[in-house]
Amino acid sequence: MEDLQDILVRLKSTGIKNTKHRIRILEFLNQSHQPRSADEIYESLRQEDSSISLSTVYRAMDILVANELVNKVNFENGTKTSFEINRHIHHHFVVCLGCNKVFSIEGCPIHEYEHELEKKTGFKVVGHKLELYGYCKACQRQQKHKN
Amino acid sequence: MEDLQDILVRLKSTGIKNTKHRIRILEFLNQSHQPRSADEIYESLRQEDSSISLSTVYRAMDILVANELVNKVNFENGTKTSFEINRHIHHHFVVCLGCNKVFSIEGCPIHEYEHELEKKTGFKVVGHKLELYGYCKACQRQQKHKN
DNA sequence: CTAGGTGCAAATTCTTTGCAGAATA
DNA sequence: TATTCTGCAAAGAATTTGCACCTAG
Repeated sequence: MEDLQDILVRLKSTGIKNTKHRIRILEFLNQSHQPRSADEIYESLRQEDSSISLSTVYRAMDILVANELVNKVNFENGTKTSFEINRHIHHHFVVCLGCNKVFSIEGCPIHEYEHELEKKTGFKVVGHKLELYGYCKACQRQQKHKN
Repeated sequence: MEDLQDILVRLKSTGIKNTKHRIRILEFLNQSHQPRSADEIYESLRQEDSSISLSTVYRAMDILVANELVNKVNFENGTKTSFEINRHIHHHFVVCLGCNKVFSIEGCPIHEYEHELEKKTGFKVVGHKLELYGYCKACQRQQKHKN
Protein backbone atom coordinates (compact mmCIF):
# COMPACT_ATOMS: atom_id res chain seq x y z
CA MET A 1 0.00 0.00 0.00
CA GLU A 2 1.42 3.30 -1.10
CA ASP A 3 2.06 5.75 1.67
CA LEU A 4 -0.80 8.19 2.08
CA GLN A 5 1.75 10.98 2.31
CA ASP A 6 2.86 10.44 -1.26
CA ILE A 7 -0.70 10.70 -2.44
CA LEU A 8 -1.26 13.89 -0.49
CA VAL A 9 1.87 15.37 -2.00
CA ARG A 10 0.47 14.59 -5.41
CA LEU A 11 -2.82 16.17 -4.35
CA LYS A 12 -1.00 19.36 -3.39
CA SER A 13 0.89 19.48 -6.64
CA THR A 14 -2.31 19.50 -8.68
CA GLY A 15 -3.23 22.95 -7.47
CA ILE A 16 -6.79 21.98 -6.57
CA LYS A 17 -7.87 22.76 -3.07
CA ASN A 18 -6.83 20.51 -0.29
CA THR A 19 -10.04 19.95 1.64
CA LYS A 20 -10.66 17.53 4.45
CA HIS A 21 -13.24 15.61 2.42
CA ARG A 22 -10.85 15.06 -0.43
CA ILE A 23 -8.14 13.92 1.92
CA ARG A 24 -10.47 11.49 3.61
CA ILE A 25 -11.67 10.14 0.28
CA LEU A 26 -8.09 9.46 -0.78
CA GLU A 27 -7.39 7.92 2.60
CA PHE A 28 -10.37 5.61 2.28
CA LEU A 29 -9.55 4.55 -1.27
CA ASN A 30 -5.91 4.06 -0.40
CA GLN A 31 -6.75 1.53 2.26
CA SER A 32 -9.41 -0.21 0.17
CA HIS A 33 -8.57 -3.43 -1.54
CA GLN A 34 -11.39 -2.98 -4.00
CA PRO A 35 -12.66 -0.15 -6.16
CA ARG A 36 -15.46 1.66 -4.33
CA SER A 37 -18.67 3.29 -5.51
CA ALA A 38 -19.55 6.90 -4.71
CA ASP A 39 -22.12 5.57 -2.32
CA GLU A 40 -19.66 3.40 -0.44
CA ILE A 41 -17.30 6.33 -0.13
CA TYR A 42 -20.13 8.51 1.13
CA GLU A 43 -21.23 5.98 3.74
CA SER A 44 -17.69 5.54 4.97
CA LEU A 45 -17.05 9.27 5.36
CA ARG A 46 -20.41 9.81 6.95
CA GLN A 47 -19.47 7.67 9.92
CA GLU A 48 -17.05 10.32 11.08
CA ASP A 49 -18.79 13.40 9.76
CA SER A 50 -22.50 13.13 9.23
CA SER A 51 -22.75 16.46 7.47
CA ILE A 52 -21.04 15.37 4.26
CA SER A 53 -23.26 15.07 1.21
CA LEU A 54 -23.27 12.61 -1.62
CA SER A 55 -23.01 15.35 -4.20
CA THR A 56 -19.74 16.44 -2.65
CA VAL A 57 -18.45 12.94 -3.16
CA TYR A 58 -19.48 12.96 -6.81
CA ARG A 59 -17.94 16.36 -7.36
CA ALA A 60 -14.75 15.31 -5.59
CA MET A 61 -14.52 12.18 -7.72
CA ASP A 62 -14.82 14.21 -10.89
CA ILE A 63 -11.97 16.46 -9.97
CA LEU A 64 -9.79 13.73 -8.52
CA VAL A 65 -10.23 11.69 -11.69
CA ALA A 66 -9.48 14.73 -13.86
CA ASN A 67 -6.28 15.22 -11.87
CA GLU A 68 -5.31 11.57 -12.17
CA LEU A 69 -5.31 10.85 -8.47
CA VAL A 70 -8.16 8.41 -8.92
CA ASN A 71 -9.28 6.05 -11.67
CA LYS A 72 -12.84 5.49 -12.74
CA VAL A 73 -13.86 1.87 -13.26
CA ASN A 74 -16.99 0.41 -14.80
CA PHE A 75 -17.52 -3.28 -14.42
CA GLU A 76 -19.78 -5.33 -16.64
CA ASN A 77 -21.71 -6.71 -13.72
CA GLY A 78 -23.03 -4.05 -11.42
CA THR A 79 -24.60 -0.83 -12.47
CA LYS A 80 -22.65 1.88 -10.73
CA THR A 81 -19.27 3.42 -11.38
CA SER A 82 -16.43 2.63 -9.01
CA PHE A 83 -13.25 4.44 -8.13
CA GLU A 84 -9.77 3.34 -7.11
CA ILE A 85 -6.60 5.15 -6.14
CA ASN A 86 -4.46 5.73 -9.19
CA ARG A 87 -1.11 4.23 -8.27
CA HIS A 88 0.26 4.85 -11.73
CA ILE A 89 0.93 1.17 -12.02
CA HIS A 90 -0.55 -0.39 -15.08
CA HIS A 91 -2.75 -3.24 -13.96
CA HIS A 92 -5.98 -5.07 -14.67
CA PHE A 93 -8.82 -6.63 -12.77
CA VAL A 94 -10.01 -10.15 -12.31
CA VAL A 95 -13.62 -10.14 -11.18
CA CYS A 96 -15.25 -13.10 -9.45
CA LEU A 97 -18.80 -13.62 -10.68
CA GLY A 98 -19.56 -15.66 -7.58
CA CYS A 99 -18.70 -13.25 -4.79
CA ASN A 100 -18.09 -10.09 -6.84
CA LYS A 101 -14.65 -9.68 -5.32
CA VAL A 102 -12.16 -7.86 -7.46
CA PHE A 103 -8.53 -8.93 -7.67
CA SER A 104 -5.86 -6.78 -9.17
CA ILE A 105 -3.20 -8.21 -11.44
CA GLU A 106 -0.04 -6.46 -12.52
CA GLY A 107 1.55 -6.98 -15.84
CA CYS A 108 -0.25 -6.62 -19.10
CA PRO A 109 -0.50 -9.13 -21.89
CA ILE A 110 -1.40 -6.71 -24.65
CA HIS A 111 1.16 -3.97 -24.98
CA GLU A 112 2.74 -5.72 -27.91
CA TYR A 113 -0.62 -6.24 -29.46
CA GLU A 114 -1.28 -2.52 -29.31
CA HIS A 115 1.74 -1.85 -31.47
CA GLU A 116 0.74 -4.51 -33.96
CA LEU A 117 -2.70 -3.01 -34.18
CA GLU A 118 -1.35 0.48 -34.72
CA LYS A 119 0.86 -0.70 -37.54
CA LYS A 120 -1.89 -2.70 -39.14
CA THR A 121 -4.73 -0.19 -38.89
CA GLY A 122 -3.25 3.26 -38.38
CA PHE A 123 -5.37 3.72 -35.26
CA LYS A 124 -3.46 5.53 -32.52
CA VAL A 125 -3.93 3.61 -29.27
CA VAL A 126 -3.70 5.67 -26.08
CA GLY A 127 -5.09 3.22 -23.59
CA HIS A 128 -7.05 0.09 -23.06
CA LYS A 129 -9.28 -1.67 -20.66
CA LEU A 130 -9.01 -5.34 -19.85
CA GLU A 131 -10.98 -7.26 -17.30
CA LEU A 132 -11.20 -10.96 -16.76
CA TYR A 133 -14.33 -12.57 -15.37
CA GLY A 134 -14.66 -15.94 -13.73
CA TYR A 135 -14.64 -17.71 -10.39
CA CYS A 136 -12.15 -17.46 -7.56
CA LYS A 137 -10.86 -20.54 -5.79
CA ALA A 138 -13.30 -20.22 -2.90
CA CYS A 139 -16.32 -19.91 -5.18
CA GLN A 140 -15.18 -22.85 -7.29
CA ARG A 141 -15.07 -24.96 -4.15
CA GLN A 142 -18.57 -23.89 -3.09
CA GLN A 143 -19.84 -24.64 -6.58
CA LYS A 144 -18.59 -28.23 -6.27
CA HIS A 145 -20.28 -28.68 -2.91
CA LYS A 146 -23.60 -27.66 -4.34
CA ASN A 147 -23.52 -30.39 -6.96
CA MET B 1 -23.16 -8.80 -42.46
CA GLU B 2 -24.81 -12.02 -41.36
CA ASP B 3 -28.05 -12.77 -43.13
CA LEU B 4 -31.03 -11.64 -41.10
CA GLN B 5 -32.66 -14.99 -41.84
CA ASP B 6 -30.02 -16.85 -39.85
CA ILE B 7 -30.63 -14.61 -36.90
CA LEU B 8 -34.38 -15.12 -37.11
CA VAL B 9 -33.87 -18.87 -37.21
CA ARG B 10 -31.86 -18.57 -34.03
CA LEU B 11 -34.63 -16.43 -32.54
CA LYS B 12 -37.17 -19.16 -33.32
CA SER B 13 -35.01 -21.84 -31.80
CA THR B 14 -34.89 -20.07 -28.46
CA GLY B 15 -38.55 -20.70 -27.81
CA ILE B 16 -39.26 -17.09 -26.86
CA LYS B 17 -42.05 -15.41 -28.73
CA ASN B 18 -41.40 -14.08 -32.15
CA THR B 19 -42.88 -10.61 -32.07
CA LYS B 20 -42.58 -7.87 -34.64
CA HIS B 21 -40.73 -5.60 -32.23
CA ARG B 22 -38.09 -8.20 -31.52
CA ILE B 23 -37.64 -8.90 -35.19
CA ARG B 24 -37.25 -5.23 -35.96
CA ILE B 25 -34.77 -4.77 -33.12
CA LEU B 26 -32.65 -7.61 -34.49
CA GLU B 27 -32.97 -6.17 -37.97
CA PHE B 28 -31.82 -2.77 -36.78
CA LEU B 29 -28.88 -4.13 -34.80
CA ASN B 30 -27.89 -6.42 -37.64
CA GLN B 31 -27.49 -3.52 -40.03
CA SER B 32 -25.78 -1.29 -37.47
CA HIS B 33 -22.06 -0.92 -37.61
CA GLN B 34 -21.96 0.20 -34.01
CA PRO B 35 -23.45 -1.01 -30.77
CA ARG B 36 -26.67 0.90 -30.07
CA SER B 37 -28.27 2.16 -26.89
CA ALA B 38 -31.84 1.29 -25.89
CA ASP B 39 -32.75 4.82 -26.74
CA GLU B 40 -31.30 4.69 -30.23
CA ILE B 41 -33.13 1.45 -30.87
CA TYR B 42 -36.36 2.97 -29.60
CA GLU B 43 -36.01 6.06 -31.80
CA SER B 44 -35.28 3.97 -34.83
CA LEU B 45 -38.30 1.69 -34.35
CA ARG B 46 -40.53 4.61 -33.56
CA GLN B 47 -40.10 6.04 -37.02
CA GLU B 48 -42.11 3.19 -38.44
CA ASP B 49 -44.38 2.49 -35.53
CA SER B 50 -44.99 5.34 -33.14
CA SER B 51 -46.82 3.19 -30.63
CA ILE B 52 -43.76 1.29 -29.42
CA SER B 53 -42.57 2.08 -25.93
CA LEU B 54 -39.12 2.35 -24.47
CA SER B 55 -39.89 -0.19 -21.78
CA THR B 56 -40.62 -2.75 -24.48
CA VAL B 57 -37.16 -2.12 -25.85
CA TYR B 58 -35.56 -2.63 -22.46
CA ARG B 59 -37.55 -5.78 -21.85
CA ALA B 60 -36.71 -7.10 -25.29
CA MET B 61 -33.04 -6.43 -24.75
CA ASP B 62 -33.10 -8.37 -21.49
CA ILE B 63 -34.56 -11.42 -23.08
CA LEU B 64 -32.48 -11.22 -26.24
CA VAL B 65 -29.33 -10.94 -24.17
CA ALA B 66 -30.42 -13.84 -21.96
CA ASN B 67 -30.94 -15.90 -25.11
CA GLU B 68 -27.57 -14.90 -26.53
CA LEU B 69 -28.92 -13.22 -29.62
CA VAL B 70 -27.56 -9.90 -28.45
CA ASN B 71 -24.56 -8.78 -26.42
CA LYS B 72 -24.59 -6.08 -23.81
CA VAL B 73 -21.72 -3.61 -23.98
CA ASN B 74 -20.63 -0.93 -21.53
CA PHE B 75 -18.01 1.51 -22.67
CA GLU B 76 -15.89 3.58 -20.32
CA ASN B 77 -16.81 6.79 -22.04
CA GLY B 78 -20.53 7.30 -22.22
CA THR B 79 -22.98 6.43 -19.55
CA LYS B 80 -25.51 4.13 -21.11
CA THR B 81 -25.48 0.48 -21.97
CA SER B 82 -25.28 -0.50 -25.61
CA PHE B 83 -26.28 -3.60 -27.50
CA GLU B 84 -24.91 -5.40 -30.53
CA ILE B 85 -25.96 -8.47 -32.48
CA ASN B 86 -24.21 -11.53 -31.11
CA ARG B 87 -22.50 -13.07 -34.12
CA HIS B 88 -20.80 -15.67 -31.97
CA ILE B 89 -17.49 -14.40 -33.20
CA HIS B 90 -15.09 -13.50 -30.46
CA HIS B 91 -14.04 -9.91 -31.03
CA HIS B 92 -13.13 -6.69 -29.32
CA PHE B 93 -13.70 -3.00 -29.77
CA VAL B 94 -11.48 -0.11 -30.64
CA VAL B 95 -13.12 3.11 -29.55
CA CYS B 96 -12.15 6.49 -30.98
CA LEU B 97 -12.08 9.15 -28.29
CA GLY B 98 -12.34 11.84 -30.93
CA CYS B 99 -15.52 10.89 -32.77
CA ASN B 100 -16.74 8.11 -30.46
CA LYS B 101 -16.93 5.68 -33.36
CA VAL B 102 -16.52 2.06 -32.46
CA PHE B 103 -14.55 -0.32 -34.62
CA SER B 104 -14.69 -4.04 -34.21
CA ILE B 105 -11.57 -6.18 -34.39
CA GLU B 106 -11.49 -9.92 -34.72
CA GLY B 107 -8.86 -12.05 -33.13
CA CYS B 108 -7.93 -11.93 -29.50
CA PRO B 109 -4.52 -11.42 -28.01
CA ILE B 110 -5.23 -12.82 -24.59
CA HIS B 111 -6.51 -16.36 -24.80
CA GLU B 112 -3.08 -17.72 -23.98
CA TYR B 113 -2.77 -15.29 -21.14
CA GLU B 114 -5.99 -16.62 -19.65
CA HIS B 115 -4.50 -20.07 -19.39
CA GLU B 116 -1.32 -18.76 -17.82
CA LEU B 117 -3.36 -16.86 -15.28
CA GLU B 118 -5.47 -19.89 -14.42
CA LYS B 119 -2.37 -21.97 -13.83
CA LYS B 120 -0.69 -19.30 -11.79
CA THR B 121 -3.62 -18.23 -9.61
CA GLY B 122 -6.21 -20.98 -9.66
CA PHE B 123 -8.85 -18.50 -10.76
CA LYS B 124 -11.24 -20.03 -13.30
CA VAL B 125 -11.62 -17.59 -16.19
CA VAL B 126 -14.90 -17.73 -18.09
CA GLY B 127 -14.71 -14.54 -20.08
CA HIS B 128 -13.06 -11.21 -20.49
CA LYS B 129 -13.55 -7.71 -21.67
CA LEU B 130 -10.98 -5.88 -23.73
CA GLU B 131 -11.37 -2.48 -25.28
CA LEU B 132 -8.77 -0.25 -26.83
CA TYR B 133 -9.10 3.52 -26.75
CA GLY B 134 -7.40 6.03 -28.97
CA TYR B 135 -7.82 8.04 -32.14
CA CYS B 136 -8.84 6.89 -35.58
CA LYS B 137 -6.99 8.03 -38.68
CA ALA B 138 -9.49 10.77 -39.46
CA CYS B 139 -9.35 12.23 -35.97
CA GLN B 140 -5.54 12.10 -35.92
CA ARG B 141 -5.53 14.16 -39.09
CA GLN B 142 -7.92 16.74 -37.63
CA GLN B 143 -5.79 16.94 -34.52
CA LYS B 144 -2.77 17.88 -36.57
CA HIS B 145 -4.67 20.59 -38.38
CA LYS B 146 -5.66 22.19 -35.12
CA ASN B 147 -2.04 22.63 -34.00
C1' DC C 1 -10.39 38.70 0.36
C1' DT C 2 -11.61 35.66 -3.51
C1' DA C 3 -11.83 31.60 -6.09
C1' DG C 4 -13.17 27.43 -5.38
C1' DG C 5 -15.70 23.92 -2.39
C1' DT C 6 -19.91 22.37 0.03
C1' DG C 7 -24.76 21.07 1.71
C1' DC C 8 -29.23 20.70 0.51
C1' DA C 9 -33.06 20.00 -2.32
C1' DA C 10 -34.64 19.61 -6.74
C1' DA C 11 -33.85 18.10 -11.42
C1' DT C 12 -32.07 14.78 -14.92
C1' DT C 13 -31.05 10.59 -16.98
C1' DC C 14 -31.28 5.78 -17.44
C1' DT C 15 -33.72 1.74 -16.29
C1' DT C 16 -37.32 -1.10 -14.04
C1' DT C 17 -41.98 -2.39 -12.63
C1' DG C 18 -47.28 -2.99 -11.97
C1' DC C 19 -51.15 -3.57 -14.27
C1' DA C 20 -54.76 -4.20 -17.70
C1' DG C 21 -55.31 -5.14 -22.38
C1' DA C 22 -53.28 -7.41 -26.77
C1' DA C 23 -50.79 -10.75 -29.53
C1' DT C 24 -48.46 -15.26 -30.27
C1' DA C 25 -48.00 -20.27 -30.22
C1' DT D 1 -56.93 -20.71 -24.75
C1' DA D 2 -52.82 -20.05 -22.01
C1' DT D 3 -48.82 -17.84 -21.87
C1' DT D 4 -46.14 -14.29 -22.97
C1' DC D 5 -45.72 -9.59 -24.58
C1' DT D 6 -46.83 -4.71 -24.67
C1' DG D 7 -48.05 0.29 -23.64
C1' DC D 8 -48.55 3.47 -20.33
C1' DA D 9 -47.65 5.74 -16.29
C1' DA D 10 -45.36 5.64 -12.19
C1' DA D 11 -41.42 4.28 -9.41
C1' DG D 12 -36.42 3.70 -8.68
C1' DA D 13 -31.54 4.19 -8.84
C1' DA D 14 -27.50 6.81 -10.09
C1' DT D 15 -25.80 11.11 -11.04
C1' DT D 16 -25.96 16.21 -11.83
C1' DT D 17 -27.14 20.99 -10.94
C1' DG D 18 -28.63 25.71 -8.85
C1' DC D 19 -28.02 28.39 -5.24
C1' DA D 20 -26.62 30.44 -0.93
C1' DC D 21 -23.19 29.80 2.38
C1' DC D 22 -18.43 28.38 3.77
C1' DT D 23 -13.28 27.72 3.67
C1' DA D 24 -8.50 27.16 1.94
C1' DG D 25 -4.94 29.71 -0.01
